[in-house]
Amino acid sequence: MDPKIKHRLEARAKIIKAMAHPSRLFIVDQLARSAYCVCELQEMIGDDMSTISKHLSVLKNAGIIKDEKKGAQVYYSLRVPCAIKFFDCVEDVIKRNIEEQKMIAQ
Amino acid sequence: MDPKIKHRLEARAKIIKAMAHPSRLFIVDQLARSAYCVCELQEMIGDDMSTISKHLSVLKNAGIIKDEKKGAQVYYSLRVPCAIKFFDCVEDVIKRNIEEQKMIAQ
DNA sequence: ACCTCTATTGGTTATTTTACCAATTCGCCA
DNA sequence: TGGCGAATTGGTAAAATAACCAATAGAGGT
Repeated sequence: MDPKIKHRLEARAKIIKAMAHPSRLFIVDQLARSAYCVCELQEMIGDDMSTISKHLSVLKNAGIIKDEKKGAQVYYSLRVPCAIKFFDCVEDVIKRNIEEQKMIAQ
Repeated sequence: MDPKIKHRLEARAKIIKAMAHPSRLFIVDQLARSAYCVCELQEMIGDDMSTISKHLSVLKNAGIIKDEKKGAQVYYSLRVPCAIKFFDCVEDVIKRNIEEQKMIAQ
């Protein structure tokens, strides 16, 4: 494979990979509505705070979210509004999968 | 976290995870244009055929692509047209990341 | 200055993913 | 029916990911 194309694919994969985790999807979904600090997200998700912090760093490193310090807290927000559009398509796939399941079950 | 929400997030993550690999992104991109058999994709990507076959099974298992036997060959095609829309948003993120890189470099 | 609350980082372990090779299955044709 | 090409499956080793705990860093208040 052409190394230039390969490099582009890797860049794309990095961004998609950053979203490819239940907690990180949840975070993106929440940040699409409003900014939250780490401890708020931690309370919603329930995992250890260090785990949440690492998820946030993955998303930030991919350029999907941004952070802003406010005193002791760090508030995160969505950097790219279109990130939510992912969900529309994903839901399409899920719907289709469920429909097909029903078809087979008949 | 509410188990119902958790389950939905896992379902979404599975689909996104299926896309989160350079070769699989390439495959989706190609199949968006036309159907291809495994050996054609293998030639384009260059990895072992068993590797390609496993990538295809991941995508198929997620409901993103479908397969159709034609004699000895198996042709794969996109099952969900919107899968390409992923790329638009991903490209947005990449563009922004590059812009920011330039800003910082100044 | 000290304590506390918030967040990140380092370290460890368990799990998952990936890629290759080898073996097997399946269809086709001589 | 024997062999060939296409594809999948099983096995294995290396690498990446994820979650926790512990330790550290910073800000704010007392």
